[in-house]
Amino acid sequence: MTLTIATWNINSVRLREPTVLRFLAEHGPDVLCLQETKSPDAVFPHDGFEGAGYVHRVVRGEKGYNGVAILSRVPMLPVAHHDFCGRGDCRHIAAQVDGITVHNFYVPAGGDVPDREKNEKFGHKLDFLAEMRDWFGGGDAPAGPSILVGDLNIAPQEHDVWSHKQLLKVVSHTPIEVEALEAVRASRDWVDVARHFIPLEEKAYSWWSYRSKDWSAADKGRRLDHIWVTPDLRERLSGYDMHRDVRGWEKPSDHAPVVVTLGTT
DNA sequence: ATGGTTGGGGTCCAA
Repeated sequence: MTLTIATWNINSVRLREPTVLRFLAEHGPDVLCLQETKSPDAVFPHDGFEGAGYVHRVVRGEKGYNGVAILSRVPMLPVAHHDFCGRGDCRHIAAQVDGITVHNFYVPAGGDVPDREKNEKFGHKLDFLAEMRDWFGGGDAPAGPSILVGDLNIAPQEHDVWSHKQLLKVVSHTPIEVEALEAVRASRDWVDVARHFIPLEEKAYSWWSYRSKDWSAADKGRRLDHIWVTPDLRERLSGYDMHRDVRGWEKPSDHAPVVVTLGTT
């Protein structure tokens, strides 16, 4: 069987529910991982997704900030989440689908100043990444075939941003963040699915700021949203799509959904 | 070097 898994920072699931439903209707991934749902669990908009056939759902939200959820139309079992940095933030949730553990992450954005001495949020981001590295590198994370998706808030490669030179000191593309993300990737030898399919010298973005009159023409994007798989799934990788057009829908999120397709073994 | 927009909750914070 094939399995399609999508990830999307939705920037308020309640405001964007119709947008998510449209995406599900048009593209129908088996599994959709959402970040920045900004919705407490008690008021998560379950009914619409239930009606669309996504009858399996795990959600972890809080009021106003953060929030992650996984919707699935195929059987899914919850997996214990981990509270990175011990703050009680809703930035990680996990579930098992078809024998594969799916980790859905919302990594802290890190504020504006890339210096942990001057900006606590940047320190939080680096600490969060270090804990991800240690958690996956140690014995506590679930073993076996795994997929890690989410808004990792870092664009690691030169062509993951519109201008490598101009963004070297901008949070999301600084060398210290890129190094920290690479350490997470190396912790389980994760495969970056986007770059498995797209040559390193080709620009690839999943996010465009709201603060631009014409985001598409300016095209000052960054690839902040990622899909990684453990090496045992590499042979099943059969497709990858970045749905840039969705960024142009009415009342859009500033992130576009990205999707991986796994083929039969 | 600056300002630009959006969302949530409530008159400001995070992205």
